[in-house]
Amino acid sequence: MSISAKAALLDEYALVARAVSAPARLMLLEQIAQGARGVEGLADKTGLTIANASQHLQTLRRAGLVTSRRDGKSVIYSLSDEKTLALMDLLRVLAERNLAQVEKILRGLSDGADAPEPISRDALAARITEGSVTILDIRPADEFELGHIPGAMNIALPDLDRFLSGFDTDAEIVAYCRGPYCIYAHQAVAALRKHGLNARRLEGGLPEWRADGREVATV
Amino acid sequence: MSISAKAALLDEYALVARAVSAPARLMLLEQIAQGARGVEGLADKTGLTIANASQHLQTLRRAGLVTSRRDGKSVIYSLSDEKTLALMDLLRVLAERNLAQVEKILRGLSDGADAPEPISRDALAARITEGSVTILDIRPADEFELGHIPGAMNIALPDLDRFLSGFDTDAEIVAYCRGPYCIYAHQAVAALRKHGLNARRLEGGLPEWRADGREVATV
DNA sequence: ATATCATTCAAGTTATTTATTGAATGTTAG
DNA sequence: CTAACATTCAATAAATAACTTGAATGATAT
Repeated sequence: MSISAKAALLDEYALVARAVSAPARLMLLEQIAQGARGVEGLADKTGLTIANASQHLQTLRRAGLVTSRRDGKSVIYSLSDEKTLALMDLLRVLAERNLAQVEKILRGLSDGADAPEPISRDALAARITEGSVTILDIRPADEFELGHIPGAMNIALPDLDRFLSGFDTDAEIVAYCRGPYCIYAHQAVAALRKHGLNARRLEGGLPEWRADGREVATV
Repeated sequence: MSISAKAALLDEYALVARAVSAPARLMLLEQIAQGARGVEGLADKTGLTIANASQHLQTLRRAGLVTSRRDGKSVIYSLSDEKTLALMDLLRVLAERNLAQVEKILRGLSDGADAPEPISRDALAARITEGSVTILDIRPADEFELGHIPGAMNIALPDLDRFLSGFDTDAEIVAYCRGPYCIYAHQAVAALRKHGLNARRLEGGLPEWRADGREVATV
């Protein structure tokens, strides 16, 4: 009993780890963290076929990382709780801390521009009450609609170029996107700074903002 | 660039997750957390062949979870830092929180005896200064020798029966073992309580005690 | 230098996992 | 009840990972 109990425990822990060991499932988790969605929506967003997305989602559900409920004809997936986000973030921290490769990739995104430290969510909240900051949500419009930081302006990355000249050179700009796995904000900040603007990334993205218990706008 | 950068990032995060997705590697990590060891020692402790252990260790090293240094003829592996422990613990928390299976396994270990809440490391440290507690280290002697909580008495699980009658019924007993993945302390507490003794588990094991920066005895 | 020892590498087999395809299930709307 | 739809299941081929065996490397000691 005792040896097999040990093996059974390790299997369960490994099951959770295996659930987050496939890039496709990390993409799905990132999307689900933006807001609950049905299988078809998630498959669209991640570029997976519906059957494949469904299988991956069931792997995530078996590991307890997401839950599903039926809503009419659709099955809606959402994150189980903030511990799922914590796991995703710990993976990122470990990867960035230990793997030179990751830093190289992220540096490549800035493409020559200097990248300042991201601003913390606490600090951004303070700036918002001062009214002294422009917030950019660099995600596709449909994700913005599922929830965004109050007062944020939605500019998807492909549209950013057209708006560059519209910003005040003195304005403090904070850009965010899906969260730690998302590179849109990195790229947006690089573009904004190349244009001489005072832009920084937000630490984390909308899911982390929401997990902090902060207000989220849905209009 | 941007799409492939995203994919490359997710691959790196998945690499870390995949490293902890095999039970054999979780066992190795648990052993390394007891104290740094060479490949042969780790292979012995985990029941893996040397070549197989070596391969797994390299997977862990590639993920940045462990580091290796050469010491004479041996290559000694140790945990990179406390973040590796944090990942292991988060896996456990997620598994226990979400998987009914885990609770069932752990309940089975108590085998009928009621299992009280574990005592925190802070609380144990306080009891130690009061001198009012008997600490049992339920690990094999060689792991005890690599480091243990000061004042702890080493009784490996197979030996416990012979000592049961020796304990004072009034004494407060705290048992610990390798850490969250280890079931020795669970089983020891069950045996002690069945014998009418006032025993509890320590939260976490020696690696967590050490990670807290607390004193560790090596004699 | 040579022998010895611990570890790593390489090749091959078996087992798991992934993505795809098409069918089956279960729900809603008429 | 039937049709339409979203999701899941089942079967397959392709890719990846695990374990074993035996050889190669690299460091130490004679």
